[in-house]
Amino acid sequence: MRKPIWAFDMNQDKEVTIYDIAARLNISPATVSRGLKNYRHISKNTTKKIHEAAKEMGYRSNSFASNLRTKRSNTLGVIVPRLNSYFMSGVLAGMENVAQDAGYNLIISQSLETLKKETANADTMFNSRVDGLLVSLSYDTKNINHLQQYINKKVPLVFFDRVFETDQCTSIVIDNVKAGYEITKHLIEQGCKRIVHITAKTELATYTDRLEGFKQALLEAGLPFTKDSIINTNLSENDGITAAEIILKMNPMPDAVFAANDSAAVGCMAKLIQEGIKIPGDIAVAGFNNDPISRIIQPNLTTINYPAYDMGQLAAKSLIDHLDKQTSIHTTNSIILKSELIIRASSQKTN
Amino acid sequence: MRKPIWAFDMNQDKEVTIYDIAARLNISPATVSRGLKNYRHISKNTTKKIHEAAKEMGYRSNSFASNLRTKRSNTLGVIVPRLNSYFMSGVLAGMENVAQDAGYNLIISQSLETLKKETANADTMFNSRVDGLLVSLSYDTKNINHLQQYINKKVPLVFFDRVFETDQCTSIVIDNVKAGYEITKHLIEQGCKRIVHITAKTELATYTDRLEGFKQALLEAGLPFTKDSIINTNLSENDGITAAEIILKMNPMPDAVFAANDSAAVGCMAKLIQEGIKIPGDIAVAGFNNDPISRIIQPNLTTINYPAYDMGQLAAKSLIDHLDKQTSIHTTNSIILKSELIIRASSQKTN
DNA sequence: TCCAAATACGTAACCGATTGCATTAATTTT
DNA sequence: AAAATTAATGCAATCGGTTACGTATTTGGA
Repeated sequence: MRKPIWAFDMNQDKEVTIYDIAARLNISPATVSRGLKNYRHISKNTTKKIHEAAKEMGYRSNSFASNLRTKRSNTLGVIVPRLNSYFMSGVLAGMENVAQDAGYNLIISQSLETLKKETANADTMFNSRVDGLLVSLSYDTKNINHLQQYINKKVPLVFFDRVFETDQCTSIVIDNVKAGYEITKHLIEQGCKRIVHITAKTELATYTDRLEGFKQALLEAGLPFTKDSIINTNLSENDGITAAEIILKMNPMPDAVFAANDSAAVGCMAKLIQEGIKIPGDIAVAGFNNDPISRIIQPNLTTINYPAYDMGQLAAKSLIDHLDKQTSIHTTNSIILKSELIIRASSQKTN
Repeated sequence: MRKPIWAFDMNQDKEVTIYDIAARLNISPATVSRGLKNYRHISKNTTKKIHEAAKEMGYRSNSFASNLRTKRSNTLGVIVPRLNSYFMSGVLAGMENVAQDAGYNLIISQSLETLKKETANADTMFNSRVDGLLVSLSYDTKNINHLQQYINKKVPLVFFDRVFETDQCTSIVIDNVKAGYEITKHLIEQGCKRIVHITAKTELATYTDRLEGFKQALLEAGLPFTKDSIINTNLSENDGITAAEIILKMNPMPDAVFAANDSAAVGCMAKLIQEGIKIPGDIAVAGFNNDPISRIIQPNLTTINYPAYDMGQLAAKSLIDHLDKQTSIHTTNSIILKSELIIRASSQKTN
């Protein structure tokens, strides 16, 4: 009993290498290597034959060998606080899109808002030699010591959304001050005078900027800003409930709430409604991010639209540009995307 | 002007290799390699010196070289339909946890519910030589031809949540038939007689099983199952709204809705409430997954608790076990996790 | 005391693609 | 027609760890 014909092709244990292709075509491995990458110094004819043979023989490039030689992994690391948000999913889709096209892989991990895990992830990725890193920082993060190794070895680093101010890296953000200002101003225009801001327990500019915009709008309108004007939380849906409980105990009760994300806004709204508060009648509510839930919840939630997909694309593109043209241009230090106020029922007191 | 002392250490362009360490300690690279991995045949003393030198010199292992030699990437691929769900975030956290500990990296990508992207991602990962693949299938996927290459080359493949029935791979699931049966039975026990099931336009067992459980419960209670008993959607929040619109036009209107996930349930509920329907008075609603929103929305949503983190851990552990003991045991073909009915206000007609 | 086994380490051949530097052949220029 | 380009390909070193096999030294047992 002899082997079936296809036994040669189906041999699962032997990987086909450029040497095998070279042997079959009676040319050198160097030519095969070049042919596979369509070097122009290899004749059209040879190149074609190489590709055909490669396909027939089931060749796949050994990235390990290639990486070793070129010292590049064609892999980008991505560290985000959490994956479970519509926003982040959009950002990652945008990144994947760009990365795919440029031939890069993505290693993604979540810090779960802790510096410890962020550090661990950064270390792992550094050791697996990612070509670049895309980071959105955790609440915990107050400096970038754990990322210093990247800067030292000149592995490009791009921050997005939750950024750290340093001229060593590029940042992709929206104008959080402006967004915070506009949404607060909108609430004030609705006649609200006692506005509370639910923000994050963190020093990240993303949130301090929104707070800053909030303050500016209050100041401009001659409204007071006191310690009761802000509620520090972790911005989860549950934190929104907790915030609502605090609000319910305030005397006088606020007439508007601006939460730094939609999750907290939604949690807060639900609790307030449950307790018989009318929205926007008694209290107007606004969120941030334009999650799908903001269009579902009743009343629909006023919020800020955040260009997630674009931000992902831009961040990835910016990083890859840095990698491709080795020029270590620190030209683009900060890219600011447009955000947009979306006014819905939850904040409209007038009609 | 001479170089500062630290110039040697700070040289960013030269990576330290085991050869450098070997030279410094006057031993062979082989010993260094072994020492770094704490081989027992290397003396305690030498091992210690090696580790010290490695640390001092800022050595980091070159995974490319290691991968090339060992033919392993220490990387697992993960393909999921979407990242933006609480469930998936939990699954991935569980996977990361296990993978970290076992020294594996995770390459994560989303198929966005299309076979096309799922295929592209699977191909990319195959070419970057992941050691194993964890997959939750897209709605589109009807077979696993695009994953056949993994099976051929004996790269282990583990399905979770959205699985494909084949004895070539392990699957991690919950008992969807049972869960669907129990939640439907619960609705029936509340006195509901015209129950509609919002499900996914797909042939995936995950959803056909829930439907099957739904049918069983109806059958058992002597309730009719007709084409109007199911609404096929993509289970997004918006699809929930669309489903609600269909429900509102039904005559007689259903007295209960069982949606195959919480997003759709929430969308549906919101629309129904908006149209003046009382929940659970007029229509009882149940979802699936126990997303945080289910505890926020008013009334709170009855749902099925899904052990996301556990599922992720188990899936990763199962895969890594396969990899570690090369034994290609097909012992565990299917692991079934416990799910749990969580009864909340949205379905409680009686008190 | 002598041999066997254990211990500790070195040698060198891989793994597979890349690329600077030839070399040879074909074309063009002068 | 000789010289100078240009095109097409080969040679061989290189990237840095891993590991089968070999050697030297020490320990243990009879």
